[in-house]
Amino acid sequence: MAKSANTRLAKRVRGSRTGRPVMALLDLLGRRWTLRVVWELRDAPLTSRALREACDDASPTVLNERLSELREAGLVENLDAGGYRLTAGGRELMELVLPLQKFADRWPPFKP
Amino acid sequence: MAKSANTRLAKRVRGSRTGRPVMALLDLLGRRWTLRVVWELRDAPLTSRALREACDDASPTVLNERLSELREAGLVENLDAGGYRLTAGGRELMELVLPLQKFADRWPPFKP
DNA sequence: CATATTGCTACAATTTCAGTAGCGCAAGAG
DNA sequence: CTCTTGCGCTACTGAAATTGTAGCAATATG
Repeated sequence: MAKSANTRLAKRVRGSRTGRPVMALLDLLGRRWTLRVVWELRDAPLTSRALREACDDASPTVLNERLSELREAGLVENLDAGGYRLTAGGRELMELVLPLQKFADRWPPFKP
Repeated sequence: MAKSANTRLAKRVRGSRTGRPVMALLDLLGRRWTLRVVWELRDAPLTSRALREACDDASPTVLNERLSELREAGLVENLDAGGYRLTAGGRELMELVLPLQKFADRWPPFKP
């Protein structure tokens, strides 16, 4: 299953055809709403609609595409009871994303 | 200077109009090639063309736009001698991005 | 002057995204 | 059963972003 996910993912990787894993990740995270989705799922699972609200009412079209990609990458999973949550790997990635908040809060150009 | 950069940046922030700094950052990093540019500048400054090559010959149109945004955000600067490099803040951000490599290398769906 | 390199721009073709509407399904209420 | 509600998800059109290619002006170098 990881293998098929891998195969599919490789086909989707844009901008980087080197096959280096980090490039695939940078490319995935460089698509609109991807980082935001991981961010919004940091605390608890969310239903697709709650997630949409959390993401400033992003269009369901893209959101669903991002969720598919993230599921394919094994970072997000669909709960049987409904809703999405981060997998173990997704949470691992989230731990790397969380520190961005401190950085943003301290970096003057990002302050409101 | 930080103030004008802030003003301009706020206007450019898409998808998030909450004014929360981290959202502005997630949005900036969620544009194509942004993360990649930071990644490619991690070790040494690069000329615009060297950067373009490093980024799988991405179109100069987008690269230039991303570089403008990154300069505006004070994360990248233009060297007098030519070329681009990370600012102090850019390097700080880079430190948060570097661990993604380890994650990608260990996460099966990203392995080639 | 000839040549090469740099940062950067123009422009058409293509891809992606936004915004809105609504489907089919399942669960609960009456 | 019928009605309602909320779920995941899709369709569709117009707008925006990205790609790919070509080339400019400025600067340096021979």
